[in-house]
Amino acid sequence: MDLSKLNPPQREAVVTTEGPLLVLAGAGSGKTRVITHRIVHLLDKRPNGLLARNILAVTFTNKAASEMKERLVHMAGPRAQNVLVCTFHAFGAEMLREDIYRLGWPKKFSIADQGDQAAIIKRAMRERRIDDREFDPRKVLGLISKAKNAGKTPEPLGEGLGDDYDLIAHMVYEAYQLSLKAQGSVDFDDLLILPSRLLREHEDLRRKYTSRFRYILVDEFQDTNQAQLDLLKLLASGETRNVCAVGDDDQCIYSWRGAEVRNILSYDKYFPGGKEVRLEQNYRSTQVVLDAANAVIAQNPERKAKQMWSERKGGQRIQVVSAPTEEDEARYVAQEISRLVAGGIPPDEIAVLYRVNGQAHPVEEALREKNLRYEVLSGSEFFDRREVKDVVAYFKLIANPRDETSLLRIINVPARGIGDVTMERLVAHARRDSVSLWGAMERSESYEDLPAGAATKVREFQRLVERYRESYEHGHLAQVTRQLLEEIGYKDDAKSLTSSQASAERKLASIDFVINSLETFEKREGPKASLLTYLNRLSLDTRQEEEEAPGGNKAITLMTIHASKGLEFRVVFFIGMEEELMPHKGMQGEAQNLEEERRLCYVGITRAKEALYLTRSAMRVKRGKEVPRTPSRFLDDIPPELVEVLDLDAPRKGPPTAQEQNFFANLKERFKAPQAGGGVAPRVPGGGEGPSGPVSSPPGTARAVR
DNA sequence: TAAAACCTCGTTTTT
DNA sequence: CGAGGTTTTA
Repeated sequence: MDLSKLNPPQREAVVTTEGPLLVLAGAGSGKTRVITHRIVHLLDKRPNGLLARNILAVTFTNKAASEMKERLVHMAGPRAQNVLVCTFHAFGAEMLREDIYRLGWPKKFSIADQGDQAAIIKRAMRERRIDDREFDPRKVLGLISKAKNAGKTPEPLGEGLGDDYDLIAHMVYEAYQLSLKAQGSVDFDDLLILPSRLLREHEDLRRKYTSRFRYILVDEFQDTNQAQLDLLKLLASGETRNVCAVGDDDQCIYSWRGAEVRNILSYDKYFPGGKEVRLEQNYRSTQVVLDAANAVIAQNPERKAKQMWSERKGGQRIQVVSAPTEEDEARYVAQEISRLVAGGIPPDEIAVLYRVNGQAHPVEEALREKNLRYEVLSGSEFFDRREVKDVVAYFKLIANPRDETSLLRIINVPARGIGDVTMERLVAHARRDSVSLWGAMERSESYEDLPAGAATKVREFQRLVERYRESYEHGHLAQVTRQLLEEIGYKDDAKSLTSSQASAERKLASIDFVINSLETFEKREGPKASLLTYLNRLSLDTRQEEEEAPGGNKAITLMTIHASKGLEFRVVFFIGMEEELMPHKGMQGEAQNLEEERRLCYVGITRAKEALYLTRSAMRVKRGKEVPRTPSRFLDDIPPELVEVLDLDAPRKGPPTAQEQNFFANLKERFKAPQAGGGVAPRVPGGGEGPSGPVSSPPGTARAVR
């Protein structure tokens, strides 16, 4: 492998193989390159007879993991196949799959998603006579999750009870935990906590894992939480402490999910005696983009100061655009994109970024109007659809009969005459006899308070589930599922429950999508495919299967800033640069985390390679009412000489002088501005009515990209 | 028990 | 405005 193509700090990060190493990798500094080179370097050098299987690389998302694996195999050939590349959660799940029985869970455990978790909390609250309308179960869940991640067991949570929510969380914590276990389920936090427990409590396991993983790499270290750090420390507690953490404290954007910037800021405390390398050369963006990003992030007090620089001097100035309304903003973006695409920018080099998913809608509409292909990368929206959840609940119940949450969800879907009353009674029996709900159902006939008809229906349902459990063992997953849905008449039921034709079709499409994804999974996994492995994959990796673009059509990407982490685009539209949106005003009551919002802004800006648009609107319709909007405070941090302002409202009202003055002022500024090398030509206000006919770019910037 | 009318409330961000 | 859930009614 050729190390000469790396810059000196990069090379140092690659060849410093022994002992703890912290790589502070600023945005666009070739972080992924360093990680892959480091792994290949290890494989080449084979210190102490090291094998690929002795290396563990942990990434933040599954997507990042599979991409990294691909790159490794591409660079180092098949010998890289045995390097384990996965997320912390997937790693934990894998550990638990083998040894969770040692902690008292059934071997075939299932993973509870947020919906399941919320349902369990809700149930626990009701049993304690706590009104789940007055107190949001998801908020309670958040507190419990926080406590779990901080390593607190149900007992010590009682200290320093603050408000009602703390009290409720305390009251419900233990019940939640027990209920989860009784159902043979674990939640996402358990995927990190239970493996740590296994390592702590079982000497043989600790030996097994620490001797296997002699070189550990962690990417996106700034977004690790307490539980992940604990697990990492345990994995590195053997003879070797070769932990290489790569990250950027300025890009910590998941503290709402428990990420601790502290992990990276105090790395030396957790892994003493290590080295620290800083990667400060940016290979991605122009200096203009970088200067703007630096100016924004510089306002944050607690950080490891980095001075990012780029060889791409100058660059296209940043377009700061204000529109009268949200629709105008969207139309401007679409108009501008269509112009850029016509000018030769590939659509997949353009991204529209926003703070919250809801902001995508107007843009989608505007893009459709212009017949521009786009793709919305929205997290788990698909798996949140009711039909999908229902079908998945059938899977979960069939794979794990103890899964009470799934059972209660679908016992009467489609309606089969088993109502709430029946189920409540059965739950009561189950609790009293300390058996699972499924077990209580098996005894339905013996309960006095159940009408014979109800008992019959319950038993019938159980036979159905058991029959299919058998079928899934032997048959094709997708095929059996089709049969199951046919038998229970799910599709007809979904259709009849809906009013409009369109939404009925959407529902049927989601169901087909599940079956298709099942089919794809089966094809890929071969004989290893089972309902349980499918479910595990599903809950860990919410990625939708890549849709093959017909005709290799490239699409514009729409996504949240969170989803854009690690990606880069030649042109970025960062929309909604307004107070309360960027920075986002947190949930009422909770104070917003301004530093994190600033980092978010920084991450968004640094996605841009050549051109950056920061757009906002002066008015937004909220709950049917028009609300005036204030420009984001982050805009004020960007030095004016980097910026070109465009007000889409200006041409409409008043004499054109102000706007024209602005125009000429801009023109003058532009001649002074550092000259771009192959930038993207922005459009300049034409004085027409909003986005309309094309206007030729003024001199100085009219240099379209190839 | 199931369908119809009727409120309510408003989504950060995702493994 | 519209989805989601809850209460009311047949």
